[in-house]
Amino acid sequence: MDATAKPRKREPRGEYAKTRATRAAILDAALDVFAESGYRSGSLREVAQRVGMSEAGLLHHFPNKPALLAAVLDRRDHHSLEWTRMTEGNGDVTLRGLVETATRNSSSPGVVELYCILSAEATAADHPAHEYFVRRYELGRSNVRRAFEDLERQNRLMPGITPLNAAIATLAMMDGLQVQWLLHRDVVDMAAELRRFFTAFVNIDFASSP
Amino acid sequence: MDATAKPRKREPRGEYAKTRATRAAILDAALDVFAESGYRSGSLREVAQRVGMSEAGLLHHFPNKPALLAAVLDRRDHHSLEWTRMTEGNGDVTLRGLVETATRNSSSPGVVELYCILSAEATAADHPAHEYFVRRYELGRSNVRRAFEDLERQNRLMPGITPLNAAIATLAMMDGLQVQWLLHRDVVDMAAELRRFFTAFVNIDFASSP
DNA sequence: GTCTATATGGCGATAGAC
DNA sequence: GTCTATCGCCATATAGAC
Repeated sequence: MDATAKPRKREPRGEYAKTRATRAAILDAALDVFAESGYRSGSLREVAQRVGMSEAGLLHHFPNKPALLAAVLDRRDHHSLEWTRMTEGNGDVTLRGLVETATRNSSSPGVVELYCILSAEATAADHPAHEYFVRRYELGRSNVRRAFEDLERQNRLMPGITPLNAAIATLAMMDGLQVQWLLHRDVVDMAAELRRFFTAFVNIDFASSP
Repeated sequence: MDATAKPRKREPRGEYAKTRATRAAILDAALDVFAESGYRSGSLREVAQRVGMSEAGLLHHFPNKPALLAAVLDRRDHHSLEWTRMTEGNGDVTLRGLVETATRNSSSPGVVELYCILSAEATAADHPAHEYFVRRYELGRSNVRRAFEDLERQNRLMPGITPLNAAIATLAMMDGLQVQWLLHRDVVDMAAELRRFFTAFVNIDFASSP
């Protein structure tokens, strides 16, 4: 504590906070732009314009385009707890969580578009998000497989279906519903379709919670 | 017959045949390029290079980029009879046909990539292929719905599922399997997963044909 | 930390010769 | 029917002033 009487010395945190806010604004804008045009076609120019700064200013915070994409994906994974909350191995909780995710996605078409375009683009081995999506699907399958294993132990999984098969089908269903929903939002109800899908594969009742 | 001894006069058909062959070569190359990079990122330059001609030469055959894309999609729809063969309204035939389609697709990842990226891109209303995909999914749903209506009449559809729901789920499953298959071809067997999916929803036996 | 200015290159498309 | 040459635009990225 010195003579200036200000409890905070030189407001260093203010500086950092502003930087953090700027970076957050950039990531928001980047998510919007990549969601609308995909990664390859979305431009840094557009991102910079939306956030109200120059391209050079933007590139001070993220050295290049792939780095910006990586930051967008990382933040999304940290923000949404969809997968971590399901790691418990409780089949009912996980499946209900997936339906909840579908419901939540129905109110943010921008994010859905981002993932549809990006996951298709990232199919190419040289795409900067390729490894991200490879890992993401492996993780997703193993989490959902555990859920179905739990239900199988309770004899609630349809005979002739392995937990891995059910997991693959579940992720496929969720992905496929997204494209169809984006094209015809009036016809497709992602959460309802997913619930119906689950009731065909396992003995589960969604009447209670979601 | 004249002094030149050539039975064909002036080879006029040769000219036309060459044009047709050139156009076909362009469409093949365009399919490859769009499949690898999508429509927005795939360039006419790359297409022209693969087919061994200049951009201007290419643009003589197709006036602009959207026209080239439309030609690629049109040809694919004419070549593959997947939908028309299913229009009969016979549920078993249609569902078997879909499994066949999945099997066939497993041997042409290029085409699968084209449709994954393109259908995601074309979600945007201003994409040149938007209307194409809107119509394609409407048509697909109505064809597959008819198939499930046929099975419903025979009491072979799972109770609580409408034919439309089943159709939406079927298209979603096929789409979703494609992305996952492109990322992990060793883990995902599209045709097998689709068969399992059908047996969960309807009373059908795939032991006989495909 | 943000700017202007600029380098460098790919893009779709056109004009006009052959 | 195909070419060369060229236009105008937008992209990513860098250099250096403030």
